[in-house]
Amino acid sequence: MNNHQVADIFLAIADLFEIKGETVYKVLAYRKAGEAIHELGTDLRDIWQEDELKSIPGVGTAIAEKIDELYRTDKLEFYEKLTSEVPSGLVEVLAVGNVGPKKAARFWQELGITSVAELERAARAGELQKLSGMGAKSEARILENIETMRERKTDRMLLDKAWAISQVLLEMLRSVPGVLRAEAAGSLRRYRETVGDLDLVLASSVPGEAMKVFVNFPQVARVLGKGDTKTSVELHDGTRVQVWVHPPDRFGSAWQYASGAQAHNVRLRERALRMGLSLSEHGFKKEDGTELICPEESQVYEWLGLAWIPPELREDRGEIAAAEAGELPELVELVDILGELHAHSDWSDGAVSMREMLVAGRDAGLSYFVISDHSRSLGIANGLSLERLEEQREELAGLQAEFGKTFKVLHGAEVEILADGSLDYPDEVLAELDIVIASLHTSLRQTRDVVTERLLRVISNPHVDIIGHLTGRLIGKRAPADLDIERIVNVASAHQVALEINSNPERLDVRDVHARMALDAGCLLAINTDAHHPDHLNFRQFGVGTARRAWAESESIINTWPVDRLQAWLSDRSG
DNA sequence: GCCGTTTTCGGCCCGACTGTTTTCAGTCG
Repeated sequence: MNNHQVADIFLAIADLFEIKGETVYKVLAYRKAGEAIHELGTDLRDIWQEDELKSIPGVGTAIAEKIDELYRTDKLEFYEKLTSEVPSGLVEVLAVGNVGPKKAARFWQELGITSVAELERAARAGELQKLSGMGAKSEARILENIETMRERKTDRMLLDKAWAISQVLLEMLRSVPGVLRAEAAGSLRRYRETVGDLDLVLASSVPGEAMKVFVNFPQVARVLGKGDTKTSVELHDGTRVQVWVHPPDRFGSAWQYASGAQAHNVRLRERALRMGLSLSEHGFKKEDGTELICPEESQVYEWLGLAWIPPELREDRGEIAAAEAGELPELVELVDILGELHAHSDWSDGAVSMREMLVAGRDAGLSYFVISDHSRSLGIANGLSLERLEEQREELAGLQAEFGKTFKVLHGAEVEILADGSLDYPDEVLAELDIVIASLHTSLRQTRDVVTERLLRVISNPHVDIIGHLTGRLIGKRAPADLDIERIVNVASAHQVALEINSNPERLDVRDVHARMALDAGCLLAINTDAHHPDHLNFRQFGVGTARRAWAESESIINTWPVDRLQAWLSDRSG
């Protein structure tokens, strides 16, 4: 049983409790514990074995005992008893939009509905609107929501898609009369690896006007809700967008609110209450009713006695305590990245020549660039034989002469980690390369012990400088390899091998919580794009966002170092 | 059920929007 399976049980308990009418705080407690377990970077089973379950925020005595029972017996009596009282199919019913615990309970008790299929049948038969407090509109809306739930393939989109759509919408919104500012908020602004709805915040002197224009954008397929300050719509591609509009002098608190995460905001509001203030998107209210309004976001934090917290940290992972103590990290920024350490050319599976990649890198403002094509065994990617690798080195030397001293060209390779943990080029060939990235592409489904040992063996090879996209996951497509991350980061730290944050939005590997574990263990990181096309160099912002979510400072990121320092580090470690 | 620079008991964020209501409950973020 993995983290997510355990987490889902607690989330289901929360839902069923809510339908049953349990105290809301109990419901919240189970939900919070479930979410915390979902977000965990370490294997819950390891934490259980070390008897540290209660160190997880939101897990106390009662829930720790339940986790213990799950691992010992593979079942949970409490949960089985609960599902005998409240049908577990109602969890799915609760996932239908506009159906909450109260309605789900009534549908079940008054109409015997225990699944979405039954709900749909009842709605089509017009049975829902017969219930008191329900009408034809509510019934139609529920039916509509069941259909969209079915059509939506995945509920969350990748960061690059979210980014692209929001940039277009923001640009359009900024040209609406009266709109002074338009910014992205929500999980996109926090650079979460996937985004559900897009959240946009506007400052406007004439809010109603902005909303009217927005709902008539050609991208908008239907309006889900429309009010004075908040409008939500669905675009033709199914993307949901929420827009908030506030007057300019309240923009700061509105942007802060819409940026989340919810848990972060709840913490801030609790803190405000302790200071005799009530915080909402409109600003602060004192006990006597007078207001403190915040045109700038930093003022929200200022009134709370905190340094401004960068959005990527706002996950309730200790950032408020750090802000209070003045110990927030100096997060790495996009402009700190001086070089690209992982990029492909048409020598293997890249789209363009080495020269074109180098030109793109130079034009992107980088001062050094590694061409790292695939090694020989990855036939599907046209991996380089030893002979071709040698030819490539010669051509690259010529290119270096062309680009001159201000742009350093380095010869690397993305070397396959073979199924037995050996590498795809012999040590003497690795020694000739400027930089070696070792990556897994095959045999990802080996058992945890096998694949972990395989990586540990590679990490202890002195020629290996970077481990590329550690887990091999493809978000929404391919599960990560089952690895003992804690062991790997400790060994990588001991050998001073850097872990890559692969910036490709489909990978973002290592992910934020693992990158943070690595930094805590003293590991170095590299933020690479793994570009197969010049356009992919723009992925860097997503890698930087991920690093920031891991609380990374530039000192720990080897490609923020000037090339001399990087080369000194490379020769030190292989010498 | 969890948690603690007000507390080991008594709290637990705040507001917008909708539909069905005659003043509000339910849902959502």
